[in-house]
Amino acid sequence: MKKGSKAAEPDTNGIPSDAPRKDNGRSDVRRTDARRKYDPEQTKRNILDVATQEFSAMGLTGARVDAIAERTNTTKRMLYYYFGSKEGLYQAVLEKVYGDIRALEQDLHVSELDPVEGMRALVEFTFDYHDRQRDFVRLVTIENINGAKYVEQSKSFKGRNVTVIHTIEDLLARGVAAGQFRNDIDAIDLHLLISSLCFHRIGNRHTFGTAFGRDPSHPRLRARHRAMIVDAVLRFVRKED
Amino acid sequence: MKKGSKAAEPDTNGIPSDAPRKDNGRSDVRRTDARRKYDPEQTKRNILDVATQEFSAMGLTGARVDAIAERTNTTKRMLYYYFGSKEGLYQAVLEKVYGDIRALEQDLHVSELDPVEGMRALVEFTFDYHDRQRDFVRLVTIENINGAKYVEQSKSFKGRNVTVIHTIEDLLARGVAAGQFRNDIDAIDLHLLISSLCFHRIGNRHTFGTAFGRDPSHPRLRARHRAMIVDAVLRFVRKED
Amino acid sequence: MKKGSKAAEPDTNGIPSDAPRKDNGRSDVRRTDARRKYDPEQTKRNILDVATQEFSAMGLTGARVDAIAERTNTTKRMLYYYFGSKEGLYQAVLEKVYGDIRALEQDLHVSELDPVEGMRALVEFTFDYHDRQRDFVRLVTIENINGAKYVEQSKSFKGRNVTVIHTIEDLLARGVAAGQFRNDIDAIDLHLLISSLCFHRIGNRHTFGTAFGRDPSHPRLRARHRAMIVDAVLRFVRKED
Amino acid sequence: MKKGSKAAEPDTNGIPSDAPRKDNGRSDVRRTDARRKYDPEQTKRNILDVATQEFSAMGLTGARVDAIAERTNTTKRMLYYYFGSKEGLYQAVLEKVYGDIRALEQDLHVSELDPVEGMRALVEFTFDYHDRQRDFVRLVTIENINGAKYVEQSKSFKGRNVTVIHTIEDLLARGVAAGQFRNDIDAIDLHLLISSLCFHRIGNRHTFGTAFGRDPSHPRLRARHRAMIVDAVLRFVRKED
DNA sequence: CATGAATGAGAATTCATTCAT
DNA sequence: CATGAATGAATTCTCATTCAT
Repeated sequence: MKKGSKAAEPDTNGIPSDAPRKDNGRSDVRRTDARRKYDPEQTKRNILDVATQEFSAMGLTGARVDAIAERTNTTKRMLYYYFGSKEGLYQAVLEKVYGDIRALEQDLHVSELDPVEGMRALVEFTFDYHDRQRDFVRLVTIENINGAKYVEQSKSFKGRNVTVIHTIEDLLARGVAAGQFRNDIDAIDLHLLISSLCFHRIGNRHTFGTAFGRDPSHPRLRARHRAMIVDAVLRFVRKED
Repeated sequence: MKKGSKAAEPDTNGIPSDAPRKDNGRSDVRRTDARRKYDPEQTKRNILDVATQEFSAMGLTGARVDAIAERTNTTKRMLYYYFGSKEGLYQAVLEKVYGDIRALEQDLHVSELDPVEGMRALVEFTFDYHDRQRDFVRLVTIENINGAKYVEQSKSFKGRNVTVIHTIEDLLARGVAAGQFRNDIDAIDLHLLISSLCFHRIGNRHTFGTAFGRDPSHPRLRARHRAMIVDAVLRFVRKED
Repeated sequence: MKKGSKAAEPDTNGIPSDAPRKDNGRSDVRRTDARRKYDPEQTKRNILDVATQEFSAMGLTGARVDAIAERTNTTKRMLYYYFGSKEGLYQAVLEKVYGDIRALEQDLHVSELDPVEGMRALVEFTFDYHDRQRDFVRLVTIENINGAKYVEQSKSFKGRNVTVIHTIEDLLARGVAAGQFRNDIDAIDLHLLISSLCFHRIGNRHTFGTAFGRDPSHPRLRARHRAMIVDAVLRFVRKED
Repeated sequence: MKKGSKAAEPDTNGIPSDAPRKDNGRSDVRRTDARRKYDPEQTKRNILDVATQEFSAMGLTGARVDAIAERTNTTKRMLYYYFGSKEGLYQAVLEKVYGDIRALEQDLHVSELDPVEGMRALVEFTFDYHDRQRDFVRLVTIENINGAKYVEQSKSFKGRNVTVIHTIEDLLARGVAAGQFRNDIDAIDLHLLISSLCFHRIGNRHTFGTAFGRDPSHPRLRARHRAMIVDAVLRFVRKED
């Protein structure tokens, strides 16, 4: 009767930037140095990589510890050894993934740009990041289904996110000073607005695609949406004369 | 996920507008006539209502059939009798919930309004709907985690969504004709933009709240966000002179 | 996930004499007289017919009361009304089916034939009956899996079967007297031998077919097997000179 | 099938050669070395042994996974660990059981015997095997109720059975050459004939016993039936002068 | 008589986690 | 460190049977 093998159907509908399930270059994972038999760091990273895919594809409850272990170079025991539990592993994945985006935002150096150009750069970066890092988008979505319970427990999480707000505050302040931007905009609200526009088209692309027969994340639409979103944000912040 | 953690911890962190788990007006459900023992419609509706809460709170994999049955007037068996399987029930919930929003959109009669006012009305409706119907937002999110697998199977789903697009097309056309709106906007793209702004602040409120110390769905922010989003959309569509 | 609907695969591998599951001339079942609304006898017969198929195809434990009721003109309630329980229904099916073969054996009138020809006629009848009445063969098989528990309870069963033995005894006696048959053969043993040869090729045709790539019940082999079995029996009973 | 009738009533009505349910020599199973806790081979064998009894006694649908697990040294979980599903276990049982008889047939070395003696030896072996291995007979019967669905899936099954046919072909050829046997006999047909005679008296002994008041598998009849069947086969193959 | 709705007691299967080697 | 084996507590689903209308 073989009911089992639920034939988990992950997300990643053919877009290459999504982590493929079967063999995402597992080969280059053991590169560090000449094939040491026991390399804790490598083992951990390996587990974390596989877990990122599984949690991202299946959600916290949907993910299967066995499925993760199977696609790992090591065994279930190690998974528990390093991360304690399924939830611990999930949390580790979350921290890794959130860490990445904020780190990148730092490298933008928008403070050196003209306010309008800086704003454009920030929006484009945010757009591109979401467009590419679908695991990130999915994990954030999943974590919201969990009521942010796990992110809440993470010490490193809270601090890490303020930097974007500072960046935006700086841009807004300089734009207002230069007479380019309105002076009634709250930085956090603006961040929410930008995030919304960049996140939704990826996060909800499946139902959107089914409902309207058009996958909003399709590469062909990328340039148009990117321009549209930049445009929408700039029209929003710009001072009318 | 400790073994015995039967006590599922749903989402709804204290915000009253989220559907309360225990008794959300169940009282008015058995109104038809005094407590008939055999009332299939009522039984189905009852199951569907409870299931909506459970799936919305826990996700498809996270939801427990037992938990649903327990909070029902009937037994688990009836759930299978009417809906065939956990997934069948989930799908029925999805159809119900999607049906509602589109039905309401019809009642707006924006075609009778001036384009700018019509657009404002549509955005405000969309905002209010998402702000209030958090089960809807959660279920859509969950369904995207599932890759829209279940809405895809629903016949009624696809047809039902075109109406919004027609509404927007009409608004845009009239606005362009009146010299109020730009003429280079695609209706589906605009719908995506509006949805993004209304959906994200609810759907991702938990991680956003944790990250920036401000719950974007908090009632106190509602008016401000509503105005901001209307403003952003109108600035986006309006023709510059 | 729709695990249910086990897609019961009945037996009847394309041989027309096996009762087809979907519509085996159900039409002619309500013939008796001008479509009376309530005809208990007809209802019972209808239930019995459907049940025969289901039990024969699925076995006692494998059969589903729901499946039977569904393919009936009436409802489950009637099934319990007339037959009391699943087991009661099974037993009724068994009695009906056993009744048929013995009745037919009577009509052979082998006592009027020459012993050799009479023996031939008896074997051929037995062969043909098993070859055609596969439901009978299956039900007997099933009942043996049950340890003949239900047949044991049937009053009408025991008496009905002696007649064949009498027929064989008569044939043997006459054959011995005529110097054609050996005189050391037990009638019951001979019946067992004949039954074995006629029953096995039908009852075990599936595993036999799989094991040896040749379905022993295939129409193309029928004539050959019929001749072979008659031959084997006659060689066995015949007196050697 | 009364609700609580948990106490499955197996077949084996008092005949000692049928596998006893409680302890069929389980003692010699854990021989390897003193009660190792971790012995996968033993665990599997143990499960398989118990399952053979349960499936043989109750059929595929009638068997209870819980009942099997209970009489095992392990838990239900291990059953799924090793065999995947109830059906997987059933299939494993089938393969084991079919493997045994063919293996034994090999050991007969009938090719070294005179054709008549070889034929006698083969028939006697077949008789004895069916007479003793009632689990085998029952499982084959059950599998025919299933339409041979599961042996069909077994790779090892098909090849394994040809050997008997080769043995028979060799006997027939040598017998014909020696002027002892007829030359118009098909080996597969002959195998079918022999099987029929040996199988039926065991497989259908219950209904036969009820119908005619004589259990054909009773030890007292064994010698007589054995001789009768050998006789019948030899008369069938022998060349008449 | 007829019928869809309802039900309790199982039955198969799954899952995160721990243990012996 | 590493690994296959083992486990108990759930979890989804099924089934014969009865009840209200």
